[in-house]
Amino acid sequence: MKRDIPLKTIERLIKYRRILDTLSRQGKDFCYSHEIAQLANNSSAQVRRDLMQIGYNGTAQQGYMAEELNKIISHTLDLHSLQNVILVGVGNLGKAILSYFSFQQPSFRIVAAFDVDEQKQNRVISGVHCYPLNDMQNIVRQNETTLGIITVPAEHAQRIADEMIQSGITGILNFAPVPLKVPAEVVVEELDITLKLQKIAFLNNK
Amino acid sequence: MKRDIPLKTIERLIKYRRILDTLSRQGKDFCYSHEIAQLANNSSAQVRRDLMQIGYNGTAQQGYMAEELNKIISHTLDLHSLQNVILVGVGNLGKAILSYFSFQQPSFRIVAAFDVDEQKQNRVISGVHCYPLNDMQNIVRQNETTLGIITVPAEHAQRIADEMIQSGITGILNFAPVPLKVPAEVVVEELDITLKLQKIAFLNNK
DNA sequence: ATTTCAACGTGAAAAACATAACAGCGTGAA
DNA sequence: TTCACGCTGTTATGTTTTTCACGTTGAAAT
Repeated sequence: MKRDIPLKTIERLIKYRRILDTLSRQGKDFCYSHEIAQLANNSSAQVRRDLMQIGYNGTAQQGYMAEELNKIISHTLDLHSLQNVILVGVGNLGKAILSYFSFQQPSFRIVAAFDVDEQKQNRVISGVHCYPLNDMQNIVRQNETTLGIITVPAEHAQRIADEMIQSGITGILNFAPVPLKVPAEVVVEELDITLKLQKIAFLNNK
Repeated sequence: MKRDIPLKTIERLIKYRRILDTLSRQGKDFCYSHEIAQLANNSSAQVRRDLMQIGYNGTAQQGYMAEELNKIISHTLDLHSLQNVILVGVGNLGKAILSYFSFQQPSFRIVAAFDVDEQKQNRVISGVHCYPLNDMQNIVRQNETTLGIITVPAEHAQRIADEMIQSGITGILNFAPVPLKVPAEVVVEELDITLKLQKIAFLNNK
C-alpha cells in the first residue's frame, strides 16, 4: 500500500515532522538540512537522503519550507487521517495519558477507556468515558478503532492484548513491562520505561 | 570501557532480560532461542547471534538457562549497579512514573523530584520528595546522580534539559514532545507517545 | 550401537543502512 | 562578468546488521 521507503527513514520522517512543528512554532519558515539534523541527532546528509525518498525538493538558497515539508511528510505517511484509539488501564499512567491526549492536536482520538475497577466504570475520566472490559468489542467495532494503549499492570497485559486483538485492534502501544505474544499481523510497540533507562545507563558509561 | 558489542545487540539484550524475567516468573528454567525470539519479535538466528556476542553458551538439548543468562546479560552490560535518577515535572505523567518506580525492583532509585509549582515543593509525592528547581544542582551532586527524566510541558523541556546538564546529568529520558538540543556527550532518549502511535498507525496499514 | 532429531554456534552471503563525495545552482561580492 | 560560496539532490562507497546455511552435539528412540 505504501511506497518502498526504508523503515528507518519512516521513523526519522515522523521525527522530522515533530521538529518542523517546533521550528514553525518558533517562527521559522525555512530551514536547512543541518538544522533538522542537529535536532534529530543525525547528519545533514542523512536528512537530505531521507527527504529524497519522499521526493520533496528544497532550494539551495533557503533550504526547506517548514510548513510545506511537514504537510508532505504527513501526506506521504498518511498521518493526517484521524485515528481512533482505546486505552485499557485507568491507573496513574493511564490517566496521565488520557489527559495528555485531551490537550493534543487531534490526529488521535481516545474514544474509550476501560478498567476492571467498578469505581471507574461508567464515569468520565480526563475527558474520556470509562467502560467495563466486556464492552470493548462493541465499542471498538462501532468506532472503527484499530489502535490500543495498554497501561495495566504487567500480569494482566497479555490478557488485555488478547482481548484487544479479539475485538479487532491491530496496533498496540504497550506500557506494561512484559513482552507480548501476538500474531504476526498485529503491530506492537513496547514502551518500557525501565528498559529505556537501562539503555541510557549503559550508554552513559560506555 | 565496554566490549565491542553492536548497539542494536545491546538494545535487544536488554529486552531479552525482560523476557527472561517473565519466563522465570512463569516457572520456566530453560528456554530455546525461538521462544525468546517470538517474544522479542525477531528471529531465532538473531537471538543466537546476539547471545554469541556475550559468549554465553546454551545446550542444544535444553537451550538456555533463563536465570543464569539473565544474570550474565546484567553483568555484561553493568545493569546490576544501582542508578540514581531525578525527575522534573510532577504533573500527571510525572506522578505516574514516580509511583511506578516506587513499586519497581531497585535497579533505579528516584532520589528527588522537581517542579516549579510551589504547591508541590517540599512535599513527598508518590514516595519521592519534591524540591524547587534551584535545589537541583546540590541534590544531583550530593547523590551522584547521572540520570534525569523530563516530564514537563514541551515549552519548558529544553530549559530543564539545560539545567540538568548544568547540574551534572549525562543521561536524559525525555517525555516531552520536543527534540532536545544537547552536547554530544549527553545521552538522550526520546519517549514521545504521539510519535510511537504514528509509527504504529503507519505500520498498521502499510 | 546406530540412527534420528531438534537446537546450537558460527562463517559466509545478502540486505539494509549510513557516510562521503561531488555536480549543479542561484546569490552576492569583486 | 566572473568567481567563490553554501546548500541541495544524488550517486558511489563503505559499514553495519541480518539472514542463511550447515557442521556439531548429545539425548532419546529404534
